Amino acid sequence: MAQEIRNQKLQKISELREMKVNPYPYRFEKTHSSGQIREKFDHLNPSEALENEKISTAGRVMTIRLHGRSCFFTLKDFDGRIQAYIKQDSVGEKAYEFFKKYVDTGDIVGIRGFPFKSKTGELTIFVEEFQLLCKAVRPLPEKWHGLKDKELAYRQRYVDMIANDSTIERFRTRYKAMSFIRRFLTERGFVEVETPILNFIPGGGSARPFVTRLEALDCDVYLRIAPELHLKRYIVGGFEKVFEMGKNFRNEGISYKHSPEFTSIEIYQAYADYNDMMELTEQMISSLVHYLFGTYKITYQGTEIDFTPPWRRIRMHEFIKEKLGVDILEDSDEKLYAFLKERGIEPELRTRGKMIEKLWDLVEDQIVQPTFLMDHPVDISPLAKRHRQDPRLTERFEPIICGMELGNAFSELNDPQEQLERFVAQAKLLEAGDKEAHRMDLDFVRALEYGMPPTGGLGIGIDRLVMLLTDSPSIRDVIAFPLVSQRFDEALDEEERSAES
RNA sequence: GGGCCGUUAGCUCAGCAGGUAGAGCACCUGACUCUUAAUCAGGGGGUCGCAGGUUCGAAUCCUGCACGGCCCA
Repeated sequence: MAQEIRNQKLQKISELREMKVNPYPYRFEKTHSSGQIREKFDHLNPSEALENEKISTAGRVMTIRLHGRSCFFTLKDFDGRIQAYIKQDSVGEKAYEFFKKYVDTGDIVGIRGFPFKSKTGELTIFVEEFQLLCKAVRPLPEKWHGLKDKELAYRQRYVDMIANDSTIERFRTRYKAMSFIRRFLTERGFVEVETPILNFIPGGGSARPFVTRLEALDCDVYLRIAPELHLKRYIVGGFEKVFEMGKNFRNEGISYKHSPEFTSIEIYQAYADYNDMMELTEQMISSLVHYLFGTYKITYQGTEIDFTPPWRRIRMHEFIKEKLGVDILEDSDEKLYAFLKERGIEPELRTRGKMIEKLWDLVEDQIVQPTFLMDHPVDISPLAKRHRQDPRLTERFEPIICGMELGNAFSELNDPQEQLERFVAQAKLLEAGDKEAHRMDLDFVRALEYGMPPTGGLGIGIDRLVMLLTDSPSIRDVIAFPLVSQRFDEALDEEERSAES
């Protein structure tokens, strides 16, 4: 069995227990993180020491460089890495021998001592005391190359985080972005609310839902595909500025920009229209970029993206006409179909909406810099208010960056009669076999009948936004524990069985 | 769904004129009190993704399956 290293470490653990040393103690007083140490003491000159500045820190041992009676090692914590120096003279022979024998890379230790800079200028903690805080049983991945195997990184993200500093940094950026957005909205009077994830009618988007079983009521329920219709019910009820950040579920394909389980934020503002929401989007996203990077320009997969507001605005039908020469407003269904057919594209259904979506797919890639794609046709926008100047269009926009739809927004349709008609039109599509058609939701129509003020609504895909912010090529890179096919792992299974016995 | 590529030690990778496995890191033993991929000497560790087939002989060739990656729909 390829368990040699693990057995050696288990052996050390039983030796520790025999010595009455707990390999898994209860707490440690950590006064400084590695980042705080760097911030506070980075000004030291090479070889300078602050012997009276007693501090303590803790983290995972990443590397050990042993030189007989002294040793350098590196600790990693949430903030990064910090070097430590231990020698026999300072901790005594017994403690030093213990360190040499029982502390391995991968273990978690706490140290107390003072800061100094080595001859070569690296900030280091001079160890006067240390405590083993957790003995690791499994070895760390290769210290130089880290963990390269993407499958392992997805399946055992904790190892990826330990081994690859950029991974922990990426998820820190995700956290920073999410908390910035919450702060940004809260400061502007928005209220964070919650809506159900278990839905009887999955609404607010065009997508196949997940079905699950509600035993208590003996019926099927759906996981939400979007929180939209419930958030608008908040507006009907009297909330004026709300948002919700959370998971949505869509039972569809997995790709570099699609995950069945993804995070979005939806924002609704009473008495606002889609122009207001465009301004909000621009401000929120570009100030987020500036907050994170100190500039409006970032690089995504080798392309410079400039978030400086205002963003370019283009109308969907004009853009498609310019790029493809077809007019999704004027041209007949037959003409659109013929155009697609010529290019070997067959829409799942020969509805106008599906054909428009296919045409858009052909040109989506051509938008790289932050752009508002505006005024989508009514056919593909069942929840958006009709355009005030052109009834064939809606007041809708999608922010597009690097060919990715980053979100979706409209002047919300609040006319209950028209909403009902749109639902009826969608119901026909559903009947015709369009699994993504919007479901009829009569309670939502009833809510609108009580009256919803004019409202602007906006949804942003958090994962895709974080992809851009972290220069990640795949949505899986920004989801800490992405969905990966289950695999029967014989080796793991065997280990677990032997562990149980 | 289709195409291409990958799966060898805990990790990163070699090995493919078919002749029963190799390096570095990690681990163990020893030397070394300012190193940073520390260094030096020695050692242990593998059902070569799974299942078939061809062959005297398969990590290597063929087929199927699983899982993953990239590209296309």
